[in-house]
Order: sequence, then C-alpha cells, then structure tokens
Amino acid sequence: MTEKICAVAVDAATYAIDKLYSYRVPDELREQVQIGARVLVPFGIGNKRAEAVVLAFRENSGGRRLKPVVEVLDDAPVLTRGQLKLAAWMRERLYCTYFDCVHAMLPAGLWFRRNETYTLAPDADLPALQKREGEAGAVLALFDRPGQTLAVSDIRQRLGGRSVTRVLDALAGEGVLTYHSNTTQKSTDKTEKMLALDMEAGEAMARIGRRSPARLDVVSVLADGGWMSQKELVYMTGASDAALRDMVKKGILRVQYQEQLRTPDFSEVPQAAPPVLSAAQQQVYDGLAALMDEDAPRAALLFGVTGSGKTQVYLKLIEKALAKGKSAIVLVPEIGLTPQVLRQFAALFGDEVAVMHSALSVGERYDSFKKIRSGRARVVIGTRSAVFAPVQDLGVLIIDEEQDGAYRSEQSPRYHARDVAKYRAAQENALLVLGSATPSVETYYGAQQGKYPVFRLTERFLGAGLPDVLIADMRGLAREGRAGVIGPQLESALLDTLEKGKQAILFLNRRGNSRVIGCALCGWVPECPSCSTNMTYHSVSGRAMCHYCGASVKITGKCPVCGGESLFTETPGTQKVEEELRARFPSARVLRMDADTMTAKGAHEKLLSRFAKGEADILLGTQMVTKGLDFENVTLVGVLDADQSLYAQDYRARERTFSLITQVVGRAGRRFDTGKAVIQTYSPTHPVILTAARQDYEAFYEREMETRQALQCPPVCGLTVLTAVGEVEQQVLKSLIALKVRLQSLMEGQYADVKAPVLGPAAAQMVKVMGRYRYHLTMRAESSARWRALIAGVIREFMLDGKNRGVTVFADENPDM
DNA sequence: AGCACGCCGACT
DNA sequence: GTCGGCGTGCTC
Repeated sequence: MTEKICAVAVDAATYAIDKLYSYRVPDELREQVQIGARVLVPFGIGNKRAEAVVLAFRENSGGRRLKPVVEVLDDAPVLTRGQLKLAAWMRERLYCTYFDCVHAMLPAGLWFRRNETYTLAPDADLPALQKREGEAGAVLALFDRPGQTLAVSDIRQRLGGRSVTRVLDALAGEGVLTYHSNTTQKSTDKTEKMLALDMEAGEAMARIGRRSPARLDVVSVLADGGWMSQKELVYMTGASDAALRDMVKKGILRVQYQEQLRTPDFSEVPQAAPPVLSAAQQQVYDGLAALMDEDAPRAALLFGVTGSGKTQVYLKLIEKALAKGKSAIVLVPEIGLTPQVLRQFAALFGDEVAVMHSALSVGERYDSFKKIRSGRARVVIGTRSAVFAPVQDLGVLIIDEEQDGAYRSEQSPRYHARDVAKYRAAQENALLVLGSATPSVETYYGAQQGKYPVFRLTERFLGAGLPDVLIADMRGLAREGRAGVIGPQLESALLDTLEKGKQAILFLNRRGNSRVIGCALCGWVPECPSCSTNMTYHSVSGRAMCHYCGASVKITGKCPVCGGESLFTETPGTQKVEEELRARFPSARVLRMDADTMTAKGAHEKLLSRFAKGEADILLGTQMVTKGLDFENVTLVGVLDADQSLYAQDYRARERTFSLITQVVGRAGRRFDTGKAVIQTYSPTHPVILTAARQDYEAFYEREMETRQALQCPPVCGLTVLTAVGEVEQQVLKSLIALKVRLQSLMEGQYADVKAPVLGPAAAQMVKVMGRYRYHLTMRAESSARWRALIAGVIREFMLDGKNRGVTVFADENPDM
C-alpha cells in the first residue's frame, strides 16, 4: 500500500510561513482523516502540537521524510469543500492565513481546549529511569510512581517553561511513556433529560400506591404517553429529582436525552400571513424573483428610499427560496438586528429562522451553527459573520443597507461581507440582493457599469412626506461670542418641540478618533496640496497631516483664509453636550446613549423603550440612536456636527455623511409631515449636505464620482495600503522605507507590468495605539493576481527578514481610511 | 510568532 | 567551569 499523505493548513503558522504542509497519515488513522476535518500535527522544531485542517490528499512527499498526523479531531468534516475553496479565495485577497479564514467561518464553540498528557508505563522501573542522563532523567524525575499521568503543561511548567515535547516524544517512542490528549470542545452539546411512562398509566398508578401523591401526579401528567423534560415535570408536580430517578430505576419511567439548542425560541411568536405587497413592491419582487428562477449566479441592487418597504420584498423573496427547497441568508448591520425585525422573520418562518450575531454567547452561536448546518434552519438572519452560515443550497443572499461600514471586519481576516457574499452567491448559483436607500458608491458604480440590474422603490410607505430640513450655519457663532454646540436654530426648534410635548433626537456625528480641524468663522478646512484630500489634526505635533502621502502643515491657530482665530478641532463628547442641554433646558428630560452607557447586554432596547414610552424628551447619542427614529412622537432630529464625519480623511467620509443625513432626514418625516430636521455645519453650502438634505442620491453620486476620479480612489482605482506597526517609532519608519524601496525595485524589474507609485510613509490616523506606532504606505493599483503576488511576496519577505524584528506589516485593499 | 541552537559575559 | 543573556534561522 502506498503511503497516504495529507496537505493541511496549520493554525500555528503565521502569514510569512503559511502554506500547505504535508503530513504522513498513519495506517491506523487512514479511514478517519477526511478533507475538511481538523487534525493535530507536530509542528516546528519543538514538534509542538498544532491544530490543522485537512485541505487535500497528496500522492507523494517529494522524497521528504514527513512527520505523522498525531490525532484526528473531527469524525465528520467541519468545513465543506465550498468553504475550503472560499478560505483559499479569501486568503489570497486578504493577505491572511488559511486559518484566519477558517476561524472566521466557524463558531468559537467548535474550537478545542487541549489537555495533553503522558502516562508512565505501569511496569516501568522508575528508580533506574530517573538515573538517566539529561532531559529524559529530568522529566522522569517528575513522576512518583509507575502508571502515573502528568499533563504536558504541568511538566513544562515544572521544568522551567522549556519546550519538552521532543523528549516526551522520544520517551513515548521507547514505550516508557504513552501519549494521550483530551481535547474538549469549548462549547459542548447541550442535552435535556426527557421522561416518559414506560408502562400503562393504570399499572403505574397501582405500583406506586396512594402514599406518594407527587409520584401519582407525575404519572397522570405523563398519562398521554408523551415525553416531558425533567425540569418541567419537577415544576409541575413537585416531585424531587430523587423520586424521578427512583421511578426510572423501578421501570415506571424511561429516560431519553434530547439535544437542546440554545437558540431563541420563536414558538410563541404568532404566525403571520405573508406581507401584501404594494404595486411598486410587487413589480420589484417580480423582477428579482425572475432572476432567482434563472438558477444562475445573479446579483441585483434594490434601491429603495427610506421607508419604502424593502423588508417586505425580502420576506417574499425568502418565502420563494424556501418554496424552491432552498435556503436564505439576510445580513443586517449590527444596529439593524432589533427584536422587532427578528419577530417579523419569526412570524413568517417560525423555527426555520436562525440568528447569528456577535451579542450571542459562545454556546448560542454554536447552536445556531448546528441548527443551520443540519438543515433545521433554512433562514439565517445575522450580522457580518452570518455570510459564512453553512446553509445548504443557498437560494438568496440579501444584504440590507449594503453601504454600511459594519460589513467590513476590522480584524484579520479583514473581509468585507459584501465581497464574500458576491463570491458565495456566484459559487452557489444564488441570487444576491444588495439593498439600500443610499447605495455605496462602489455598488452604484457597478450598477452603472451594468454589473447589477437596479430595482427601484421610490414611493414612501403610506405616502409620508419629507420633513423640513434646516441647514444651520454655524460659522460666525464664535464671533458672536456664543459658545457651545447648540446653535440658535436648533435651540429654537428644540424649545418649540418641547413646548408641544413632542420628542427630539440629537446625533453626535463622530467617528473613530480622527480629528477634523477647520475654521469656525469661514469653514476653511486644510487640504493636502498633492492629494487634494482633507488633512486631519494631530495634537501631538500641532500639525494637520495627510494620511496618504505624509505631507503636513503647521497649525498656527490662525485661519489662513480669513485670519480668524477660532479653529475648531472637534465637538465635545456626548457627556459635555448633555451638560449643555441640562443647563439650557432645565425642565427637559435627557437620555444619553453612547458606548459608555451601552455596555450592558440589551441596554439599547431598554433605553429605546423608555424613550418610546415618553419617559424622556430628548435622546442624545452617536449613530446608535438611529433605531429610535421610527418613534411616532419624534418630530425633531438634529445633527450636531455634520462636519466631523464630512471631513474625516477617508475617501468614504462624504458617502457616510450623505447616507447618515439622508437616513435622518428620511426618517424624521416618516409619520408626520410636521417633522423637522436641523443639520448644524460649518459648511452650509457643501454639496454633500445640500444633496442629502433634499434626498438627491443621483446628484450626490455624480458629484462624488468626479471627486473620486480626481482623488483616484475606489471605485475608479484600487487602493492598497501597507501598514507597519511596532513599538520603536524609528524602527517602524526605517523598515517601512526599506519596504518601499524594495517594492519600487521589484516594480522596476520583475513586476514592471503592475508598476504603481508608492506614497508614504505617512502616519496613521492614530499614530500611536497602546504604545505601538503605525505608519502607512499607499499605492493606487488595480488588484490583480499579479499585484497580490507582489504584495504578498514583499510582506512575507519583510516578516522573514531578521532586520524587521519587532515590526509587523499587513496589507489592506480599499480600506476605510 | 515560537522555539532551539549557538556564542558571549557573570557567577559558584 | 556553567548558567543564562538574546542574536539568528527554521517551521512538512
């Protein structure tokens, strides 16, 4: 028989050395090693055990002597061939390891806690063995008696933390020790003890006799022959656990353990009839349904203004997918996954719904995963990571609010759920629906290029009108000697609202830690002369800097345009604004909602429901208050600092600002025509603000495309950013400059075909995070296989080069910066 | 990233 | 003489 060899992706491998490693499959594991299953392999010089996923089988080892697979961790594959293919696809595009991708696809509960042990042979001559030389003797000295078992971690610790795997393996080879590993999954399958009668009810009664009333109750409760959980039975009859155990022993009851899923129980949500579509909705649905029927990779943009009822169309599409025997995935931004939305899905699809989002516990997520993988749930609703849900036979994949930034992962793998969704839909012949009221510029550009048909919903639900939009010019406020963040227009609108007993929502529109600087008198904002993008302020150096090319200008405290001396850097936080509100409107009840007050689980809902009940007059917060916009009594919405997001140095900043203002304005007038929106800005004539105020996406888009063309940013051009991070600033810069030189020289020779200018090094928005400095190199180039090979190659080379010790580098394509 | 190997200074 | 400092190179 020929040797069997498997190619695996190893967990312990870092990006620089990540590739497929070959291992010999011992004969006794031949049957168990399967593609997509996890195995334990010795890795590195120390042969430390590492988890790995089998990706393929190979014929020969190329003449090398291979290490053997130690153990098989899964009886059945945890990843399908399709998922393995997706992992390879992601790895190539996201500059990450196979295992990073695998981690993204599987719930944390599926991972293992490992406890490896070695047991001394029962017949070992311990005194003789302990006299042995070197490490072997030292290891054996830790044993007190033959047959004893010690954990590897324990042995290692007692020997001063050195790697001991090699000696242990050698001793195991001699037969002195035997290896054993207990791998326990982090989340175990939860079961529930179920009881039922094991004989006729009458006979059972007779056996028990009148002296045990609780037991008689148990029999009568179970008389219909059904199963009931022990927990419930105890609750209903008052019988003790011991009594029930005894009844089982006597043969009156029988036990069965039923798998229990820690998934939300929708059984009490009353079933609802499928939504009735309006004529416009029906037309859109028909178009999308026809695409789904083509059973080929299809993608479409559902461009529906706020309040036009996109969800109804989604529900109908999912219903159709189910009717065809297929599954559906709906992605929503974190903020959109409210209990109300869930109930809407549950009312239509009942127990076929599975939820996946980050607020679930490890166990809950694991159970949702199981419910989906087994096919018990065919409708998945969740946030970003739900795009990996292991549904069988995907029919439709919907991304709601596809422009939302929450679809991009901030940690490795830095995937964008929309990109993964596109790939999945294409691979699995599913329909991809990108839904939005303000599509991302990338998506709309794709639609304009003919990549996706566009379906439009332009009518507002129930014909609700737009609110009055007031663009409040904040320039010159400082000159008048007025301080604070609430301008006169907003102040009077607030007074008016409070007088009428209505409610108001105020947005503090800040993002991350970038500081926009500008003139409070004329609205001037510093711009990079070579990149024509806004610069952001760094208080450490007192300079405004460009994050693409690294150029900077000194901020003197005086506006170069009007000479004014009131430069704003950032608006105060929610706490400060709250104080100001209390001071100016002492009788108003203010509710603050921000990251600080929202740490507890479910705090969101609690706060919003208090607001909905009218327990407060003003709701103040960051983006997360958008959920409150649907409340009937809210007639005023204020955006306190539109500029903070507008001028952030990020080519998507204008797009985000447009989207936010559009949503705010669109929703404020949802129920009443009396709604009012106040947008405070230092740039009252900025096209983004003007187009958003009148909900004119097309005009915004036209203008924005011109800007992107001028800036050479996506979707016109690809952007690749290399970031170096390290504790010694000079070293980070030195390494990054060397990397730049290396890139440039490769693009002179071997990679001349993908030549692109390299900008930087430039400081990151946050130059120093937790004692580590970050600098960027920026390149404008189309991402192609060749380009990615160049980038991946230089990163690997960089990380393997001893000179760069202490500095790590990673790449991102079209990131949010 | 770990981890082992190897070559130098401070200690019993 | 040796214990342990961290520079260097490898991971089937």
